[in-house]
Amino acid sequence: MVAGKMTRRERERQQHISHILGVAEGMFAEKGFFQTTMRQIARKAEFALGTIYAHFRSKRRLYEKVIETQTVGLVDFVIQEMASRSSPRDQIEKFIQSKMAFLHRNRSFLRMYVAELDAPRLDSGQVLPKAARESYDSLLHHLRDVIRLGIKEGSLKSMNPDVLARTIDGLTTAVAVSWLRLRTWPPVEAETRVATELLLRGAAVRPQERDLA
Amino acid sequence: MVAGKMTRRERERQQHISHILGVAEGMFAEKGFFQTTMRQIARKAEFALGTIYAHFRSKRRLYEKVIETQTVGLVDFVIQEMASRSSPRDQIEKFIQSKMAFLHRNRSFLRMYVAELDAPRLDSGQVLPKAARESYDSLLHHLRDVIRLGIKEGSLKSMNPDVLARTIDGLTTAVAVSWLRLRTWPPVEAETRVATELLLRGAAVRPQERDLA
Amino acid sequence: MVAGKMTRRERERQQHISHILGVAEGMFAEKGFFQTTMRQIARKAEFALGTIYAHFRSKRRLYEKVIETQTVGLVDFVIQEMASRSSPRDQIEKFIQSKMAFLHRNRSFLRMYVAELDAPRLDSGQVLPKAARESYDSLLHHLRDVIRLGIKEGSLKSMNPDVLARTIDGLTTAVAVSWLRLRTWPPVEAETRVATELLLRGAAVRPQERDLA
Amino acid sequence: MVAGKMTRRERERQQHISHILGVAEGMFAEKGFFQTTMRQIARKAEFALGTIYAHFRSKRRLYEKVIETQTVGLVDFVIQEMASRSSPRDQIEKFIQSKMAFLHRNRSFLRMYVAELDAPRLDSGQVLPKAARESYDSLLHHLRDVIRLGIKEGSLKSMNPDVLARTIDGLTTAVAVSWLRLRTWPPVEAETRVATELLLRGAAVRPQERDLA
DNA sequence: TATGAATGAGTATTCATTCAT
DNA sequence: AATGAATGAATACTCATTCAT
Repeated sequence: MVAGKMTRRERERQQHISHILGVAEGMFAEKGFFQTTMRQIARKAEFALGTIYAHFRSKRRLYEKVIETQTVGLVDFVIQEMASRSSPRDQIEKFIQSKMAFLHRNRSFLRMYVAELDAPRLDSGQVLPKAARESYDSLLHHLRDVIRLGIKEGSLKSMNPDVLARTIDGLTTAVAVSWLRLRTWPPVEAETRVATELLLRGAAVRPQERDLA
Repeated sequence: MVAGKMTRRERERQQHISHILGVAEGMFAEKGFFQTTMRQIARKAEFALGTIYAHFRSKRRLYEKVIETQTVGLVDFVIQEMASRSSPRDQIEKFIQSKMAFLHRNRSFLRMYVAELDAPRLDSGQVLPKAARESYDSLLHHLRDVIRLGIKEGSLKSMNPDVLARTIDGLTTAVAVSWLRLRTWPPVEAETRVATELLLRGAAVRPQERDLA
Repeated sequence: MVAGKMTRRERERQQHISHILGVAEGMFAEKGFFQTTMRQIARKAEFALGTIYAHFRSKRRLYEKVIETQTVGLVDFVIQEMASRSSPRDQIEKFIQSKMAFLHRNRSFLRMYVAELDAPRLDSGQVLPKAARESYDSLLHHLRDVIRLGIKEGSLKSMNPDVLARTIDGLTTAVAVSWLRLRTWPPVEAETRVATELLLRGAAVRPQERDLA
Repeated sequence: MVAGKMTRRERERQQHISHILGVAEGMFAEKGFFQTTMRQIARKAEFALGTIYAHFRSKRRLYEKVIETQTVGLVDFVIQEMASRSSPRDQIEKFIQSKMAFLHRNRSFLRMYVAELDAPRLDSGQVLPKAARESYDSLLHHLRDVIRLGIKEGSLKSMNPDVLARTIDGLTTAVAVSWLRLRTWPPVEAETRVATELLLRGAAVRPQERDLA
């Protein structure tokens, strides 16, 4: 893993693997798992078919690696961003902001991510790369712990922290997914602001409140 | 269309079509579009392969009919429920409640519905049965109009009604989707309550507020 | 067969059969045997599928009936025309003229006729409706007998009459077939003149001869 | 294309392709396009089904390649044979002789060749491999030019050279086609002699002429 | 006789995967 | 590691034919 210690062979190998992963991500995102063929990936990656198989045991495996890589990237980014704040409410805001920003940037991953919501469609039973799932679950656990803290310190309503975490996560996903249907890619800041506002303060007007927009 | 006027032949024909649609819905929901074969559907429906094709021109067509049928059912149900209330806020609540209730009941449709979020995966370009899409869009327009009214009468914050409608719709979907990952099918009432509370009043505690749960 | 003696039922039956034969001929000629479906024929004939089968045991049978009908028509016409002349050479000319005229008129039959040159393509073994074959063979036998007579009386060169009959028949067919490839349907008279001239007097110029055209 | 420069891989590849073409030719000739299945071809060629498709995009393509290959062979052979003579009449004789000899030798191609006379049956519209058609057309053009020359120098009657070329071509085809119906494969020399005699000098006896056979 | 729904064997084609070089 | 020819199971779809009404 440490580049400096690699032989040239090993270095090139890693480059090739990354290259293939990148190509595969684009194609899977664009056309979905079943409608992307290994041959297409090979052609686009400018490698022979056998070479792809030399690096990834199977199409399924390649797909998993793609998701895994991206998921870890997402989780790392979001956790790091959350760490830049201290109060639970700010951390939650950061969760929303950074997740949405990431998905906004990585349109192709967003596509695959949505596809994976539909777990059972691929193999029977298990949804997705265990590694990816575990990584993402750790993020949700982290969010839940932050929520728990917020409830304890009184800055959040006393709701079931698990449900709330799932809901916050779901809402951000849902908003991002709705982008996929739009003709134009909306500015992420505005969308984030609405989601955050909604989650923390709701859509309803309190007697004493005034316009927001 | 009028049952009384149908010949026996026509009556049976309709029954067979409904039967096949039902079987197909279950299988598509369970295993996804690509991993469901026409032969499997035929076998389970206890018809010959050719018979399925006699009623639905292609696998794709069959799939579309399934979604179309269910989508129209969902839209009709939700609009009818909303009509039972008058104030915008109550109507929004009804939207959330009835949509979630419908998806809670129709687990297999929920699966297909999610799959279809991921538009481009099937055809290139268009997502889904135009009929289904148009039906659903009319529901969203209705919701938007209600929101607009709520804003005008001052019971909702002044946000972009389109964005808000998309977000409310997305949130309910997101919550329902999250069910798919759980081991146990959660009671719909509790889930609905959280979603509604969140959307209308948010997760944050106001100074003067007390515990909710 | 005698219309006057038929019941209405029988009369209608015959009309339906003729109608179907006509439709089938057009379609077989246009698209060939394999690319014409029974359903298409039924649809175009405005009968139900089962009705076609009620009249013709199978697709093959229907096809044979079509060819049979037309072949008999061709043979009857040519023999009758030949009978209008007495000298062998005139009879041969009449054979060429009338056969070419018939094929010129019945473009769709011409197509099927050509297809049938390629005997083995349909069933293994036998080419075509025995009835049609026998009918056509009787025509060729007749032509051969005329040739024999011509040779005996010294107006034709002493060639093998069978080979010559086959060749004359083949030539007329060949010329007709060549029409199929042309953009415009050529006038039958000119074509016939060339074929006749060629067959009887050849393309070569004799010392004493002058231009023909 | 240069055998010496090929890698073993490429060399084998070409051999396999030739082998498949040979097998396919035999089967298409024997049973026709529609009644030959790709599986049969694969089985007979002792390759897996997929391998056939790896070399020929589709059944249609394979069929076209077969005809193309053979047509080019026929054209090359005939043109080369014609070139061995100088006078137009001798060249025409050579055309007849060599074309008939080729078809006599390549019975299976003869079958396919006939089938292709029936243009519209396969595709709608265009008949056959453009390459094959163009190749054959060039042969006919060549023949026409030779005829034109013969007319100019006075050794041929002054007929339309295009029509005459088509007719000569048609006659040779017609004779060859007639073989397909015979029980025994007739000696090519005798058949050729009749055809040539007929075309050049006709069947009719001139006053001063005597027996030929 | 006429109908048309039902049947199921048959077919072209695709594509993940293997393996000898 | 890289190559790409070969494999063959899998799959959507067609269509001649049957048969109950």
